[in-house]
Amino acid sequence: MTSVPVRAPTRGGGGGGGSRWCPTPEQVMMLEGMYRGGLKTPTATQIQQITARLSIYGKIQGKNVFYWFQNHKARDRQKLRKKLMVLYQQHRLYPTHHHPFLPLHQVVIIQHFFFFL
Amino acid sequence: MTSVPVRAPTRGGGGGGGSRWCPTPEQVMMLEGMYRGGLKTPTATQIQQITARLSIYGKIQGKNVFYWFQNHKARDRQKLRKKLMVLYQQHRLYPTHHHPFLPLHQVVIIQHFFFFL
DNA sequence: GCAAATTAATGATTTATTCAAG
DNA sequence: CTTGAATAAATCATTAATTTGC
Repeated sequence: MTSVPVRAPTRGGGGGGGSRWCPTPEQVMMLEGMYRGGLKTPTATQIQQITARLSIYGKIQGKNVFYWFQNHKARDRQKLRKKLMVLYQQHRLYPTHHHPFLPLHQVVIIQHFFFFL
Repeated sequence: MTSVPVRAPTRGGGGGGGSRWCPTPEQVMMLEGMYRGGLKTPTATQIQQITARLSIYGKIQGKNVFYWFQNHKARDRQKLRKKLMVLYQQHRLYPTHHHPFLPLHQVVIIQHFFFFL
């Protein structure tokens, strides 16, 4: 685990500190609103527009918007995955290796059955 | 309003004993216990054993046990499906036709994306 | 309270899918 | 590609729960 920080933060702006972007509350609210509105992976054009609009509230760059959506979507999916795991365990469903999270008709049926009567 | 809800037993009616199985509370409790214990699709042998054990509490046939597990599992899945639908809508995920209820990495990505920076 | 009417729950059937063998 | 076994999904039909008017 000897990770070397490949990305030196000095690129963005000189001044002694690779100080990372710190979104203002307005910016966060706007971004979350767009995300809840269904925008998960904005295109380059959308990112430019968003950056322009949000720059009213404070310093912001396109890459900040890009990373924000990347991270937000990833963390959102993490949460969803956890909820799904809980649901599957509650229902005692058994996902396959091939479909790690996929239940219903694709679930592994453990026991087979003989009709008799 | 004008409906005459008399549904003719076109099928199955048969001879006088056209009454369906009505499980006793003990039988229901036992069956639910086994289901919660993980038994979803009992084998023919298991059905026979279960039928024998539950016949102490009242009249019961193998087919009743078989149908009970079939129905219980199906309706359990229905509930799960509804919960999944809610989750997907909350997260604005879009299931495919092939994987009607399956999210995460198999979900359809609607918008494509260009890396830019 | 009480039954008729309506709705919800669930037992029983039928139909469609999936999967494997040939 | 066809076929048969297994079973999931959809549907039908009956019973129980609930509502409603008296």
